[in-house]
Amino acid sequence: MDLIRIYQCLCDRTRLRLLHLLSQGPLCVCHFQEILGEPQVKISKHLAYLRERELVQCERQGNRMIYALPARPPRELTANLSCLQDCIREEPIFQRDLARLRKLAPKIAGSDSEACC
Amino acid sequence: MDLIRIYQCLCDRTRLRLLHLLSQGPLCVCHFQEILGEPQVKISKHLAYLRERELVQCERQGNRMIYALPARPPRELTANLSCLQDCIREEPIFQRDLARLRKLAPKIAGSDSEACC
DNA sequence: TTGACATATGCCTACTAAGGTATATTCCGT
DNA sequence: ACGGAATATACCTTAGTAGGCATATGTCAA
Repeated sequence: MDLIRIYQCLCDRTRLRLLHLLSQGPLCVCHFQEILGEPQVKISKHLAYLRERELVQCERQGNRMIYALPARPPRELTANLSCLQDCIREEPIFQRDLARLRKLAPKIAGSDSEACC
Repeated sequence: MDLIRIYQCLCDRTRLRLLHLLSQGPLCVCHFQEILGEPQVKISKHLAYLRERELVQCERQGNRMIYALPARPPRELTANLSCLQDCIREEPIFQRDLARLRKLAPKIAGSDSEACC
C-alpha cells in the first residue's frame, strides 16, 4: 500500500513545505534552507526521508544536490499533491514560502553556472 | 495546521478502512469489527484516535456507539476523503470492505431496533 | 441488582519519528 | 594534495504510535 507511505510523508509540516516547493519545480538544498529558514540538518533529513520513500528524486550537480519530484510520479502522489495545493492555498506559511521562492527564481534560472547560496 | 492532524489519521491502514466505510454512512463498532475482521480493541482504539482528532463523531444508541463523519467536516477533510476514494478505487481490501458493507446494509437499515452483531 | 452485551481504557512492549550536536562525505578550485 | 563549500550521516534524547492482554464502564433486560 503505497498510499500509506505517502501519507506518512505528508504528516510533517517541514515535509509539506518541501513538497509544496518542489511542485513548483526542482530545487537545491541550499534554496530550501534559505526559503524555509530551517537548519541544514533538518532539511537534509527530511529530504532523505522523502527520498527513501521515493517521493522525491535527487541528482548531483557539482557541489550541490538538486531535488525534484519523481519523473513519473504514481497516480496517488499526483492526486495527493494536488489535493495539498488546494488545502493550503490560504495558509500563510506556504504563501510565504512561495513568495520567497519567486524572489529566488531569477537566481535559480541562471543556476547552471553558480549564483547559489 | 489541521491538515497535519488529518494526514496523521490517514497514515494507518486500519484507519483508512474505517474512514472509507464511514464515507458511505454511519456505522456502529460491531459492524466495523465484522467488516474488517479485526479485534474489537484494535477497532475501538483507532476510532478513539480519530475521535480525539475530530475526524469522526459518535453517538450512543442504547448499547451501541454509532460512528459517523462530522456533520460539517472542514474543507480539508472533505478534500482528502474524496482524494482517498480516488486513490483506493482499485485496492482489493477496500473493495472487499465495501462488498461486505453492502451485505450488511439490509441489517443496518433496520437497525434502529436490533439486528446488530 | 445481577448478568450479559457492547465498547472503552490502562498498562506493557516494540518500533518509529523528530530534532539537536558533532562529524563524515563529496566535490571543487588551487 | 589541501582547504573550503554543500550536503549527508551517526548518535543521542525525547516523544508518539501500534498492538496485545486484561479490565473497566455503561446500558439493557429480567
